[in-house]
Amino acid sequence: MARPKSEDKHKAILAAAVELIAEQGVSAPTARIAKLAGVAEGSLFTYFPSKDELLNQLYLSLKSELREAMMNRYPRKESTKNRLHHAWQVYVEWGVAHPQKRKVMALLGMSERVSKESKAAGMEAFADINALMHEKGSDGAMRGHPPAFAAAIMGTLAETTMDFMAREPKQAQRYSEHGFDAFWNAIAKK
Amino acid sequence: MARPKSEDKHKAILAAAVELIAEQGVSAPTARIAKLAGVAEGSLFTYFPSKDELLNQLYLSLKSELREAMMNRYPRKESTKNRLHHAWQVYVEWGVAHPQKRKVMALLGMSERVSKESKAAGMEAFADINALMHEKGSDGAMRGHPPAFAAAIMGTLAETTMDFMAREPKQAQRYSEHGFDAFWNAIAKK
Amino acid sequence: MARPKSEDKHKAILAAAVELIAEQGVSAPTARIAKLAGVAEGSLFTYFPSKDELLNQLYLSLKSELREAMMNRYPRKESTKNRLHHAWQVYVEWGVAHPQKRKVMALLGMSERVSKESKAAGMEAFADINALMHEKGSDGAMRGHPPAFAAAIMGTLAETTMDFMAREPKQAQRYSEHGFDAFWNAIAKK
Amino acid sequence: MARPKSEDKHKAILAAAVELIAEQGVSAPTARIAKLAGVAEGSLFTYFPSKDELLNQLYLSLKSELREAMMNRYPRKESTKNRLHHAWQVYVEWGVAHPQKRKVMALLGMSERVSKESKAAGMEAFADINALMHEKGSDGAMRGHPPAFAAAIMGTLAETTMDFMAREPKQAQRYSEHGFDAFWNAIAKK
DNA sequence: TATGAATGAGGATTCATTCAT
DNA sequence: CATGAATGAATCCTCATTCAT
Repeated sequence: MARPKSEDKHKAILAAAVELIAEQGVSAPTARIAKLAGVAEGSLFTYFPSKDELLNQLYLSLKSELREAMMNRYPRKESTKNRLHHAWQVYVEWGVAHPQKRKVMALLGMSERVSKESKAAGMEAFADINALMHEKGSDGAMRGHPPAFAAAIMGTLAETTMDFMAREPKQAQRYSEHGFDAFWNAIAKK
Repeated sequence: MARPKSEDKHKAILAAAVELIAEQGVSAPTARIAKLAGVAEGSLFTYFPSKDELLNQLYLSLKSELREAMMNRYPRKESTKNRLHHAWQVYVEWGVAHPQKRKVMALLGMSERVSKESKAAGMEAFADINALMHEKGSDGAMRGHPPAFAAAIMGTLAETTMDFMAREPKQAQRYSEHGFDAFWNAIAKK
Repeated sequence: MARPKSEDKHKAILAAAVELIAEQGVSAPTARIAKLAGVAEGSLFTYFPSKDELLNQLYLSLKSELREAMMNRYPRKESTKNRLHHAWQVYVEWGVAHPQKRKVMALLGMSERVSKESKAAGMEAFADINALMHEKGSDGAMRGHPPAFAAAIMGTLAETTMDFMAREPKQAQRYSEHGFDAFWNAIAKK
Repeated sequence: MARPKSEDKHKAILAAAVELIAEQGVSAPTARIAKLAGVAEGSLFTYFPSKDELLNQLYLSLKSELREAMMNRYPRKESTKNRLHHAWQVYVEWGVAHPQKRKVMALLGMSERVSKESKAAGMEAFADINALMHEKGSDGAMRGHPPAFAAAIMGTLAETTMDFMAREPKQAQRYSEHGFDAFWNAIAKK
């Protein structure tokens, strides 16, 4: 209701931040971010009270964007494996489609400037995946791995898979399959 | 003649860099690193011509330290699985014993200030693991994954495992085993 | 909108630079220049992107200030000698009135930090004098000296004259006359 | 008697200083000068107690080198004009043969780091020329210019002449003649 | 005496943030 | 609310000089 144009500029700043942070790291200057976003140096601070706040919000927005992608058209009635496969597919597609966002998520995930709270909140965005794992554990398909561990494994394997997909785009599809295969075998009961 | 460049100071600077970069990120000031190392601000630059050079050398020294740890007492005559298990064990132990070094390696691995050359050289330090995978592929134990992919999977799974070990030290041993189990199943033929 | 870049501050910085460079040479610190100009250390760099740029702009501004002084009330209809005498007079007056600017011009003229382009542009400011010499050559008054050479001679003789005027202010008028006399005889046909 | 090898190193340092100061200005680092001279960074300070001292000694040594060149084979029995012409010739030749030394002399002559005493001493090196002017004045050939002024005029005109000679080496001889011609007419009675 | 590592003050420049316009 | 000039602490790096070897 307030801030009519604001929404646009807010987004423009986040988008500019993604681009510059992907290129130059977390130390990308606010001035440059503002410029790329098409707003004045000082305006950035009417949308974000400080650079740290910008970084935290950016982190959360990326996490939730990814989460939305994953939960979109999520098949509720399939088998566990198929549902995990769907999630994997979407995750990997999103990551390959948005390499800068992926890089920035990783960068921010390691930065001291993103608070523990933000990191925890970011994790929660993946509560659904976690839940899947729990359910899976309960139906006995998971070889006794703690569910959070299994979820984390999915995360890293997907990331590694994306690295290879990005490096060898022609083999992308193959890597995606190999990756899921590895994941499923890592996690599932024989 | 003249005072020789002290090996101790060189090491002290690298050690101080590890500590501060783990805490504050790559942007930890050279002045603070020097102070923590017990040398004058300017002395840092007699050992490293620039901060970038320091970061690159630090990255390489960590990679090679890890490599040395892994190659130490490496069992050449065991089965593939046992040899991989040994490597896993040592990797994970090293990482848990040196959480700051682990963090810094990850941070530097993502930093634009570490050159591609350094990153490539860092990879080579793991040529032996890679070789293991190749050999494994040839004896048919690996389920068709490209060897470099398998090696990368080992790396990330170990990292994720260490995260959990660090978070829940009491379950450390259990996580290590779960981790290797997951890795082996991810990679090996059924 | 926003505070416009202040012409006053721009000038104040240049003026402060003249003062400090006259006293301490080209190595006068930007911080001290800023302070003397009454602006913050960082503000200097909103007016000049770098110290080199400041030095170059300062050089050009001094050259053009001198040029304007010389071209002011320039008598177009007098004899060649009278017009040269006018230019000489004004040059020498300006130099004696602004000893610091004169010193700084000389200092910058010798500095590697002032680009060849700036030096060339500075020369052009004296194109009019040069033109006079050409014209003079054509009317046969000049004893066969290349015009640029004659113009340069005027420059140095004037400088030397000013040195003596500054050293013995009471004889200033006399030196000025002696100087022009020397110049005219150096250059003119007998 | 002490310092056997010293003499060489002393000279080597001065020579290196000429080269680097010509290229980089008075701020050329002592470390670089030492290196170019083939001595250790610290050794420079056993030959010159400080950089300022080095600069002052360098200034004086250049002045006296030039003076020696000028006084060498000086014709005592010629006419005033011929003797001045000889001095001019030698000066100009020296300057053209040693452009770096010439540049450095000029640079140091303007530097705050060269003391007034050194500058005064440097002037005295030209006492002979000055004396010539005095004598000349007394014999009525000089058009009433104060002798020191006349001597200074000779100095600057020679410098300007050398600039042109350096710029157009093919016309060097011609410029040298033009220059002396201009000087003689500037100074001499008609 | 020669060497070059050690020192730390000083220098140019950057940058998050504030605030006058 | 938008703008971008203003600020000065913080940063990386240089350099004359000292001093251990």
